[in-house]
Amino acid sequence: MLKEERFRLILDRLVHDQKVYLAGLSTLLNVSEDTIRRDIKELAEQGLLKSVRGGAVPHSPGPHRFKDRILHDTEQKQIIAKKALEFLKDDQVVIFDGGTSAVLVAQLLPKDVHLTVVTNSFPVATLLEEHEHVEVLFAGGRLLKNSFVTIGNDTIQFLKKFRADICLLGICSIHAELGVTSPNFEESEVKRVMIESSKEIIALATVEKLETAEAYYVCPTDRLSVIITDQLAEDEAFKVYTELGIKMA
Amino acid sequence: MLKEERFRLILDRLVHDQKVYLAGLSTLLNVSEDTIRRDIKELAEQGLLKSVRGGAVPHSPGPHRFKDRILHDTEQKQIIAKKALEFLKDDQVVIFDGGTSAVLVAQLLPKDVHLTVVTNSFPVATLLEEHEHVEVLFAGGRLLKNSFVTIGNDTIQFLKKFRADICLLGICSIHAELGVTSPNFEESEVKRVMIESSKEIIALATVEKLETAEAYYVCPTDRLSVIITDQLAEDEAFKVYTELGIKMA
DNA sequence: GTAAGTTTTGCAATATCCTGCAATATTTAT
DNA sequence: ATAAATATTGCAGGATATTGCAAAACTTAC
Repeated sequence: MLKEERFRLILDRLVHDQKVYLAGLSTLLNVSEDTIRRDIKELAEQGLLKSVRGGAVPHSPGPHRFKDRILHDTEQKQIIAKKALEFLKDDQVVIFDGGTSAVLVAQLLPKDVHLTVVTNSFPVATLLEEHEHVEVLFAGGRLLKNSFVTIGNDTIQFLKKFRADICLLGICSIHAELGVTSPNFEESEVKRVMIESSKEIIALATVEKLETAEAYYVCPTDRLSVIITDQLAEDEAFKVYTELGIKMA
Repeated sequence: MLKEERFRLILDRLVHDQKVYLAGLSTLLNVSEDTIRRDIKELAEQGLLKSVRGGAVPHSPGPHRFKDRILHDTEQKQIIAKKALEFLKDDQVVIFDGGTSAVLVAQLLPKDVHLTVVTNSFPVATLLEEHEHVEVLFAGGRLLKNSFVTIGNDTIQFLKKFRADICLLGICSIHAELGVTSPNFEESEVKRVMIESSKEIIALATVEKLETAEAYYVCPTDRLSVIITDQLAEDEAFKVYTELGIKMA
């Protein structure tokens, strides 16, 4: 069997299944795992797939690269994202935060809305690239490893230029008294500027984020206009926020 | 048996089976494997198939929609990208242009190099995101539809801050007298700033780009340090550039 | 931490490829 | 038609590539 036959089969399975395992290919093709491993390495060098531990996954630049991480997003966040869409009106200027929640909103955004989107998130930008009526303004800066967002002074200076209608803010922790907090200093700084640059703040938070706190302060709770969660129970926690004048959705 | 008969049969089997083996053809046609090998070599030179170890496969495989439509992922550009890698040394500051050629370089970049990369290209940034020792500085700005790069004043102002060692510049057109040109005004402006901000310019251009011109001027030809092409024929065009003090690779 | 699984590296066995050469077939020039 | 030039073919060898194995280094999950 030619090496190229193996290549083709590997790539075909990859297109079909979105993943391949070393062990499976080894038995299927009757060669050692080492050989498959070397094949995958070679294909990866050509940029035709991405080698990962135990196998390989498709690898093409553009939006598809983010599919993996979006996949293990929960139903909760889907619910939140759908609710968030209702707050976006045509011709608004919207700041998209870099978190996964905001990415989901970008993913679900209908193709026909007219928006100006400001973001520091690569997934958001690439997802919106093909929306004909969405102008994307991307905040440059230093690329933060493992999170596909830019941070740093350049990012902040860029964001300061805007006066957006809405900011979609992914929330790590929120507490009625301690306010919104984040576990990463530089991200917290960026979030703070996003908030300063927006009239209304839409917070996206799964219920377990409510009434928790992290190390770095972002903004007081009453700066938020709306908190969108996946459940709408009428429990104590909700009353606290409602009394602060925040709309729960 | 005529050589041409063998050729026909080899190509027929190739269309039918998507592969041929040296051994199989040898017994089938009653000639030595060496003869088949030479036949295949000759057919490969005519571009009618691709010679591989142990046999041959079709030159442009049928159901291989895997090749990106974003990247015109031709062998030419692969060759160019590989050559370009040799110019990148550890601890340099490198500006990556947004074109497909530069993306391929990013794709092929080994994981262990230490670099600071400045770019306005989303694919370049996301590809390098997982390189542990590559710091990515992304130029913000307006996202240009259908090309995954940022453009505009913000992009330009960001790029102006740097004094890079090298700029990897994808070339649309180059002409010894008319210089480097581009078909898109805003992209040409960005390229111009990238050049201003770099000491050495490495131009990435397939041979058919040589001695052609487009509407928007980027820089004079002798501003380039190296032109990397997929072929290194010693023809007239090359001499022109060499006489300008440009290294051809 | 440990243990299980995975990747990397070096190595040896095998297969394939390239080169030069000699024998034969084919073409060309006279 | 004949000799010389050219092309084709098979073969021997040394060079190169591929493959599987095993030990060591590394990851991951618990």
